[in-house]
Amino acid sequence: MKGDPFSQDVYSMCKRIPYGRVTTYGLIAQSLGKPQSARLVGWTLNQCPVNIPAHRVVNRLGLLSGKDYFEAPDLMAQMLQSEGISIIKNKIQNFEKVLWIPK
DNA sequence: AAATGGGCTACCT
DNA sequence: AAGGTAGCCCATT
Repeated sequence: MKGDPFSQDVYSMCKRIPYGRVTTYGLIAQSLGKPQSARLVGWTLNQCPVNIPAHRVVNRLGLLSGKDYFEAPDLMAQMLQSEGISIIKNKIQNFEKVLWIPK
């Protein structure tokens, strides 16, 4: 858990992701005014407290790049599926449909 | 202090 | 269309 403003922004942004939708690291970075810091967002979320729905954040291809960081290997996928998102082999289906653009 | 590597991306083969 | 390279910014060695 980090306390700097950027991390806080990342956290609050994640909390704003609607149920059943996802977004990407890059978009979050961008919406925070740091388009080059997608990786930072990744790192930050890696460290994120449990109350943040980090499972709703994927890479720009709709791949569950972060699933290895969850308790169980497929926890991330399961959570997403339980929200109505279909996932096949780490890849979100209808990515464009469930993608949420931060604003 | 410098190099390496990551929950990334955008370009360039 | 798929794979390699180069910037990105921080954390860890």
